[in-house]
Formats: sequence, C-alpha cells, structure tokens
Amino acid sequence: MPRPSGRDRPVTINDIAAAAGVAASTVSRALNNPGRVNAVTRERIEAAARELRYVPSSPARALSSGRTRAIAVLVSDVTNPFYFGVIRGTQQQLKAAGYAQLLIDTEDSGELEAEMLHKMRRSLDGAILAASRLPDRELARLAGEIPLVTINRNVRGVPSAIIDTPAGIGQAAEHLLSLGHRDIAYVSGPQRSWPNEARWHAMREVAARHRLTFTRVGPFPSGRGSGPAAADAVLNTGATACIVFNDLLAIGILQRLRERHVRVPEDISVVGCDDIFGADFCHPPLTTLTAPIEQAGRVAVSMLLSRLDRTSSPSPTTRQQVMLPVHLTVRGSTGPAAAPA
Amino acid sequence: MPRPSGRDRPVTINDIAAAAGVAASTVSRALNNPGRVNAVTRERIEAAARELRYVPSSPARALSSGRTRAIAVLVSDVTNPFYFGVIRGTQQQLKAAGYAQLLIDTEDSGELEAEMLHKMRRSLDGAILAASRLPDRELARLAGEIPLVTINRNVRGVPSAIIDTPAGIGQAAEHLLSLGHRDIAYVSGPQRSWPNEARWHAMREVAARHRLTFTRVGPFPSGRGSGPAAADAVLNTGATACIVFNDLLAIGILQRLRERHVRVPEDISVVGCDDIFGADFCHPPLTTLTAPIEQAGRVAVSMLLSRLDRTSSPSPTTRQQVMLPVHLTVRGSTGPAAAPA
DNA sequence: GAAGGGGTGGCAATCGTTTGCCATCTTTTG
DNA sequence: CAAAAGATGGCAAACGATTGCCACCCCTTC
Repeated sequence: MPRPSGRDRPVTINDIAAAAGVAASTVSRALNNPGRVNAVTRERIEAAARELRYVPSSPARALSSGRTRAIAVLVSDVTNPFYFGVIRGTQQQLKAAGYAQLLIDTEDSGELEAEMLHKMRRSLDGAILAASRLPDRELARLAGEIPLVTINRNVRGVPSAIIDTPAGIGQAAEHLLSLGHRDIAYVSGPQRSWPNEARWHAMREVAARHRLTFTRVGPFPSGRGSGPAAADAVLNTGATACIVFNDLLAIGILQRLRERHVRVPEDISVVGCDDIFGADFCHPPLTTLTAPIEQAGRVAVSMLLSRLDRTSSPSPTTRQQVMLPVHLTVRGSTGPAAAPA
Repeated sequence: MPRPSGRDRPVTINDIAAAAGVAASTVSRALNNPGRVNAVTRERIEAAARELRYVPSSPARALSSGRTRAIAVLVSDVTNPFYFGVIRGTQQQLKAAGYAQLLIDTEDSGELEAEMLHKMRRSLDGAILAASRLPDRELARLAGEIPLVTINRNVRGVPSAIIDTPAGIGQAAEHLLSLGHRDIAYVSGPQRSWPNEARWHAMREVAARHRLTFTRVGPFPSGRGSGPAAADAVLNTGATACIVFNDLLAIGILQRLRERHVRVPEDISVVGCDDIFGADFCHPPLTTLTAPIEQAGRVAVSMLLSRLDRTSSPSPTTRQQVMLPVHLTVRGSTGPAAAPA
C-alpha cells in the first residue's frame, strides 16, 4: 500500500463516478470517447472531474492501454549546441501533442544507446534518435522493437528527417572556388558518423566535377577540444581553405589558428556546418551551412506521431524520408585565397 | 487489449515465475529485495530473467508501488546555454540513479510551469526547477503537492542548490575598481528573476562599501536579442564598465558595441555572469563569473533523491540549501578605465 | 404488435507489478 | 523436548485506468 494514510489520496476515476452517480467505465468513456456517452451525462461527469481537479494517472492509463504517451529523444551529447535545437524542436511538438519527452544522453556510445532503448522499450511509445551511433543492422532491429525515427541518419526501413547538408557542401565549395581556392581540405568528424561520411562524399563529388582533388584530414571527435589537432592537420596539408564537419570543431580550429597567428580569412578560410549557437559571434564570425535544426526536431516528431496514430493501417500520407534544405551563410571566416607563397 | 495478436508479447514476471517454478511474488522479491528469498532460488530466478531478457514494466511498477522513477526538470528556455549545463548535470546523476529525466520547457511562463507540474504530479516522483517564474507562495504550495528542489531560487521550505553569483559580484566589482573604474552599471535581467535581484543587491552592497553609486539599467529579457537596447542604455549612463545579468545578454551587448564602434575594453569594460558556452570565444572573450552549472544540476538531483529515499523519516544529513561558489574568470572584455573625456 | 436497431450505461476482466498476510519448514533457545 | 523465532515462498488483494460484452430502454418499421 503506497499511501496507507488517507491524507490526500489522489482523486481517481472512481471518485468522479461516485460524485456523478455513474460507473467508472462511463467516466472513462466520457473523458476519452465523448461521443460514446449521452451529452448531459458527460457534462455532469466533466463538471465533477473539474470540481475534484481530476488528473488521470498516466501509469494506470499506460498499463491498461499499452500506450505511455512518452517519447524518448536520444542525443549523443547534451552539451553539444547542435542538439539544443533538436531538443527544442521535439519539445515543442511533443508538448503540443500531449506527449512527454524523455531526454537521454547516450554519451556517444552505441552500446549505451541500444541498452537504453531496450530497457525503456516498455515504457515508451517511440523514440527519436538524433545522431545514432548504432550500426544499420542494429538500428533496423531496434526499429522492430519500438517505433523509431532518426534524424540525420538514413537506414532502410527507418523513417528519418534528414538535413541536406551534403547539398549545401556544394554551395560552400562553389563559394570557396569562386574566391580562388583550389586546395580545399575536409576536416572529418567522428568516424562512425553517418553525416560525416555523407559530407565527405559530397566534397569528393564537387572535386570531381571541377577536376580537383580535395584532401581529408581526421577523423576527429566533434568537440572544440579537437580544434588544435585539427587545425594543425589542416595547416600541414597546405590547403588555403577547409570545410569542417561541424561548427563546434570549426570554432575550435579558429581558436587554435589564432593562437598560431594564422590569420582567418587572409591566410586560410574556414567553413563550418550547422550554424549553431555561437557561430555568429565567434572570431571571426563563421561562414557556415545554416541548418534548420529545430525544424528537423519538429518534423521527426510529426513523423513519429503520425506512425503511432494510424491504427496499424499503413497510411500512405506519411513519407518515410523528409529532406530539409540548408543554405550557406557567408560571414567573416572566408575570403579570397592567398596568393601561393 | 493493446496487443491482441500474440506476436511478441513482452516477457512478464509471470513468464519468469513459470520458468523458474515459483510464484510471481517470489520473482518480484528476488529481483527487488534479494535478501528476502533464498540464494539458490534467487539465482534460478535471475537466470530465467536473463534468459528471457526480462525488462520490468515501469507503468505497472509505478501503478502498484506509487513510484514512477521519473523526475522532471523544468527549464524556462531550452535554447539558453545556461540550461545545457543544468540539464547535463541532472541527466548524469539521474541516469546513475536509474531515474528517467523528463525535460520540460516552460517558455518563461509561470502559468505553464504550474500547470505542467500539476498535471504531471501523478506521474512524477519529483521535479527540479531551474529558474522558476513562480511566486514564492505558489512554489511553496506546489512543494506540498510534489517533492521539489529549486536551482537558484531561495524559497522557505523548498530545498535548493544555489549558485553564489552574488558573492562573485563582489570579486567582479573589486576587479573593475582596481582597474580604475568608478562608474559601473548593472544591466538587469528579467524583472521577476530571483537571481537578478540577488545580483543587483550584491552590487549595491559593494557600492555602499566603497561609498560609490552604481546605476542600474533595464530590466531586459535575458537573451541576445536584448543586446542592442541594453548596450545603448549602458552607453547613455556614461559608465566605463558594466556588470551584466548573464553572459547571453553580455554577448549581445558586445555585438552591439562593436556595431557602434565602441571598443571593448578600451572604451568600456564588460563583465558577464555564468561563463556559458561561447563566453570564451566571443569577441573579445568575456570576463565573467564562472558558475558550476553542471554541478548545480547534480547537487539538485542528489538533494531530491535523498529526500525521496529517506522513507518519510526526515534524516538530518540532507541540507536544505547548498551554496555553490563561483569565481571570476578574467578574459579580454575588461581593462583599465578610460580617462574621463 | 412484433421484430429490429441505435443509443446508453454497467459489469467485470485485464494490464504487470508490489506487498500484507499467512503457512510451512527449519533453527535456535531455555 | 517444547516453544519461540527466523527463513522462505505462496495467495490474493490492491494500484487506476481501459474496454469487450451484455442489458436495457426507446424508437422505428413492416
């Protein structure tokens, strides 16, 4: 017995039933399935519920209905500003739909990610994976256990919201090329990161189109801490410009270049990806691919919820993939190529 | 019936009971209260549980035990970097203790805050309020409904983790005074913000101690968007230095000053509060009061959990208030006072 | 006037655990 | 050796909702 003393036992559906002079089942129906009960009865019940300040117990509801109205959002690092946007987007959309948001930090570990998903599978209606570190096969398997939507991760059979940064890479490269850069480096993010591979792939395509060769350095963990190593590596290649896996790393690079008295953009141009918080006020302000991060979060939630609502009938209205466009935001970190020494 | 087809009905405690040849109650005890059952029986049960990959159903558990093992963390704006730290701290500590973290963005609205707390009170074991917008009275009332811990908010009867920024204000002011500043402005944050009042109060004390008068401008909403207005207001006061409610606002001010070609720190010095992400790489890097934000999150969780665990016996070991010290981090945004024109 | 059919509402089973209470068996103790 | 105490496990009643099924009433409709 949780609360033996009748101190302030929470109001249940039965209390309302008693107050309104009906059965508990009728109360349940009046509240969830209004068409099913007579209008005047319903009103009486609603009045009683209001009067008693009734709040349904979600555990009880979850137990009997099998639906928890809770969605998990998994991010690989809550302190990475990229995810702020995601979290905010999901938060908004989930709240609007009356779902609770469970935030989980997977600490960049695929195992932790899989374990959490497995453990919580019974208490969740679904999950959104931002930056999953899981192998495709594993991801597909988990998608069978629990409804999943990924962000920035393309796996067959798993719906996803994808930010089309690779397309933006083209714009970024054109921008640099038009400034006279020929020697461009790509600073690689984490090895097992899907967006990282996609971005590098896009770089190579641009290079091929222009009969150039771009070099790649890395991989580096995507944090500011990797900045020094990454900056040094870029300088070693002799490139006059670089496109960096993400802004966080790019900002780290900027700091290191400053330390080494390498001028940006005079000596080297830097382009980031994502346009996170800080990209506009670092020094110099970062030219970057502006991504609709919040929107990605919102879209992912919508996709997930629409899957949950359709009662097992695969409505064709929901797309499996939503591609979100990015655009290049030119700021101070890019400029004309330095004349070769 | 949630899952009518027996497709892959989740494993329950009963399945284990059957497999191990005991009663369900014994399984429950073996898993939650190991001392209560014989060692060999327990091992048999654990083996079966492992074999069947049993995961307990939290709703069911919550329903019968009355405890959900879920804690809500309420922040007033998820995109404010200050809260990243809080969220990360709570996240770590909660995960370690086996609790789920429900993230709620109250969008700076006290009503939304109260409503969410009230609605979720049945599905939560407790909540952590970072930057509550609720009046003291309301807060105290809600603390009776559900275990609460606040961060940076001091209300009688509600335990809290408080970052001692006011003490730091003293250091910041001394720093500025030693640089020759006599005319110092305080840039006020949101009006109903408790930390804001505390910081201004600390400013006035320092001023009194030195027989000076500091001016106050604002209030301003705490976002970068308020930067321009705040910067202009500061310039109007003729102050040679300012201490700003928080870094977000300070960074906004920095940007505006740059636009207006006011040099920092030559023409005016700026000190922020919190040392958020970005404070070290904005231009110039911001001198600020470094706050142990993550730690505040962790401490708040510890306080909350210790309250939950002590089975209604008010153990005196838990303090009601934990004060966390800050320190001044001097960077590029402060320098010697300009000679009066 | 009998048969059929919507509209309403109640009964009771069910979801998966936890836990009070009791029965049994084994030890310890005087 | 009897009685008390402890260890162990089962029974069954919660917890608070949802929902299938049935009963009843009141209208139609032929």
